[in-house]
Amino acid sequence: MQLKVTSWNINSVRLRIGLVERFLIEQKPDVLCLQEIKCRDAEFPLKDFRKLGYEHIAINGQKGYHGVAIVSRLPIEEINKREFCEKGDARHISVNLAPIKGKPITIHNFYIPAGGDEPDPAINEKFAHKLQFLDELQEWTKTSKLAKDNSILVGDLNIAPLEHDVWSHKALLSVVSHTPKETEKLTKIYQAGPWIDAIRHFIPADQKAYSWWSYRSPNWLESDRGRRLDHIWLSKALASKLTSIDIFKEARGWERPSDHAPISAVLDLSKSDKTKT
DNA sequence: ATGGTGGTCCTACCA
Repeated sequence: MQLKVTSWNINSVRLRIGLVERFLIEQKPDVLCLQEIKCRDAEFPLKDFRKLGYEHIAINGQKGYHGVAIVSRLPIEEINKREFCEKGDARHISVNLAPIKGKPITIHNFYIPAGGDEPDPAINEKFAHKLQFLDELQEWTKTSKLAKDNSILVGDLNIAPLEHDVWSHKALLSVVSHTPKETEKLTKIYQAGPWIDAIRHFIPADQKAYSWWSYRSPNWLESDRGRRLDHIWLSKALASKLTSIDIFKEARGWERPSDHAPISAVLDLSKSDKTKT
């Protein structure tokens, strides 16, 4: 029994529903976690997903900005949404899948604040918000089962934590998304889980890996100044089930693309729990 | 050092 989970910041699900359909048909994930759907719940294009067999859908929408959703071919038993920083932003949703091979799996989908341009919380309220969001996530990790049992955390975390998650470590140390203030907080959350970084499980830390390329570079492919802002983390119990990952860079080159590529992980849930990785 | 592009929804805000 294979489970393929994908995370994709779609930057308007209504505008790019054609690209989403193409991805679902060609890449066949079982569960697709979307960020920046940029619509209210009632405006989400349910029918387009249902006709492709994705009948189980959880939405935390918002007018114009942000918004996250999870669409699934597999039954969803429970949906939860958590608010952070008391701002009313739609930046989290989680689902409990019906047990697969006896395993109940929880998937958390996050859209962490981008944080604006100036990496100083004293003068940039957006960066202060990002840091506060990370502090609340750290607290939640401590007091909940977030990383326990069979859990998957995905999303646009808007942070590239490792040196080779950005095209130039040195140049980006002062650029929001790669500053020590953020990367240290994210690393603490990651270690506290503890989580397994699915992408880095297969791509060594000394090799470049990106999931996002700015719209502001017309030659994004040749210049390749990317960042790894999107992540798939697995709880320890699921780490031994991980069989492959993919950063589907091709979609960044499709017509009128999102600036993020979809990232996927495939788990083999029929594998023994005792398998070493 | 600067400006580069794109989405939402009407004017500026967010990324």
